Amino acid sequence: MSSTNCKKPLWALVDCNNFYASCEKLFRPDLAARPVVVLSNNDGCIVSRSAEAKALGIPMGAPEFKIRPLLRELGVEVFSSNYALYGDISTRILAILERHCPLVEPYSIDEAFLRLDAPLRANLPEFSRALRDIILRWTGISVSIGLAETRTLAKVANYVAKSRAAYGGVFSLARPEAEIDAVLARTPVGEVWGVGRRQVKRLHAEGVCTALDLKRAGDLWLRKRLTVAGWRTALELRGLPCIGEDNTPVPRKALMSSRSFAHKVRKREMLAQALSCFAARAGARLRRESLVAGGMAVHIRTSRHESARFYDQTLQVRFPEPTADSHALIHAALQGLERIYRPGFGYAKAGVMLFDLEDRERLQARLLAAEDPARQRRRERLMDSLDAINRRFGRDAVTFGAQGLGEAPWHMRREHCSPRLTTDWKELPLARC
DNA sequence: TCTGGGGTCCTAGGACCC
DNA sequence: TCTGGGGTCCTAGGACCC
Repeated sequence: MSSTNCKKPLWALVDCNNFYASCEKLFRPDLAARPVVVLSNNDGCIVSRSAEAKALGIPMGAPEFKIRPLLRELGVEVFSSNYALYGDISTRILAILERHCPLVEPYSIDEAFLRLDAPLRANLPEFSRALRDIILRWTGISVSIGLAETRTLAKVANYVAKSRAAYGGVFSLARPEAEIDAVLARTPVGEVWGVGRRQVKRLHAEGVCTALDLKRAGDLWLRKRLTVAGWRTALELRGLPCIGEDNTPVPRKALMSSRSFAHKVRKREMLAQALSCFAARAGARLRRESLVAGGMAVHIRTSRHESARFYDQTLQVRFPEPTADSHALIHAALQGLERIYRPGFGYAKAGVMLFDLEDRERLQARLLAAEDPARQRRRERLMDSLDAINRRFGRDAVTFGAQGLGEAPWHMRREHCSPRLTTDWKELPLARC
């Protein structure tokens, strides 16, 4: 690593291999060498595949119902997604990373960037391999680590680390530019972070096929064809950090809660129940993050995949004053529904989005004069008790009447769900010895 | 029958103001 | 009656990420 300038920051991208599928294998040693896939919400399509499933040619993103015969024929184990489990494992891995590196940027449920300064820079390969071993030993999850001077290059390095077993799950692009370029020349442009499927086609038509082509494209062309976003990506490939550099955490701007339904929903009352439920969940998240919302967008739609007439409608409701009160949110959702509901359609999905979020404390200071403070405090205390009960006894232990009770057609399909092995006492695995 | 959810960022275009 | 240019704000739509 003597070739790299130690003054420049160095980034490591730690990425869990086949994360959801790996989590499902953790407590099922019988599945260790078996092909496993995990489905999206509502058992929609494949979002994670174990190495064995990939080797069998199971395609990523395929709708489950279309390849069900193939899955059965190949003996693939199928799981619904179990976010309670994945979220918990993710938290454990993050804790390990934070123990070993002072600057960790969580990026997604299965990825984090680490900024490596001296003295971690001194023994980069050793540090990376040790980190990988510890995570594997302490959690059972195998990760890949890519190292480079920008986050985009670290992503490329990670892609390379995953590509060949010989690299042992670690690959560094902190090396002379000619060597970086040799790697970029072998990297398809579609693998570059920030280049999506839509752009790949256009880029190919213009002769930009590899990451190296993108790096070497002209600035004017990049800005014109790919907007500043694409230009920044190219700069990052040139070793110039410019993505995610302003390290101030960005406050959240919006919050969504929506779901596809297990079965088509025709009745207004059922949609009302579903939307009430989404509004209540969104409210709980608002309160957990000490936020209030200025308005809500209510959304319902039929399926895009049918020849029948497509109906897709969104309505925005602005609150009289910003709130995190579930009563008010449910009321707004139902009001919105009244305006956009049309009978005669089989609805496939609904949801609410809360926008104009702001800090609860800041609002309170402003509002103190405006509203009857006693009434406001009463309402807040009610929500606090509700949240406390649900924290203690599980989500939906106490709900609003508008949310309905029991099984409903709008609940999501989860036919292959594993137990919440690490987050629920009742579902803890038993070991006999 | 059955094809996810939750977000961010960027641009273009219109309205409005000076 | 003539009628430019620049700035800001908002919204819709598209693209991307995992």
